Amino acid sequence: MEAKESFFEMVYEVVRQIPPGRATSYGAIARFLGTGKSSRMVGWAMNGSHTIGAKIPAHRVVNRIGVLTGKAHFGPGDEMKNLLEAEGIVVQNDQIQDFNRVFWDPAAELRL
DNA sequence: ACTTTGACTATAA
DNA sequence: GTTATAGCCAAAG
Repeated sequence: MEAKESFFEMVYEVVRQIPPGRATSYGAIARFLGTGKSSRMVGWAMNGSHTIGAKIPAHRVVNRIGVLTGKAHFGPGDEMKNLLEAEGIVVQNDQIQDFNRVFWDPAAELRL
């Protein structure tokens, strides 16, 4: 059906598949998409996530160490942290604790 | 078409 | 643990 649309939409789709209580990293998504090193593009796609009008759980996407790098893009407050904690993820000092435990690898648990 | 950017990652010191 | 630097790639200006 859909031929590959923009790189953005691929990211959106993967992020949308992230189950609650889990989180993944930009690099993991990038590698899953085959881009591998374009981890920055994943974040960039997220930046456009609000432009498409779709609900993207971008709060479940953090950097490789579990730090809420993009929390500033969610809102003036710590909305990202709030959302993660609401899903049972322990966040402290804008960083996910036990990130290894909540880490969700699309290439390992999600298979297309 | 060129330049700048950016919610990253890896390696080195 | 940190800071610094390089690589990386696609979209926006």
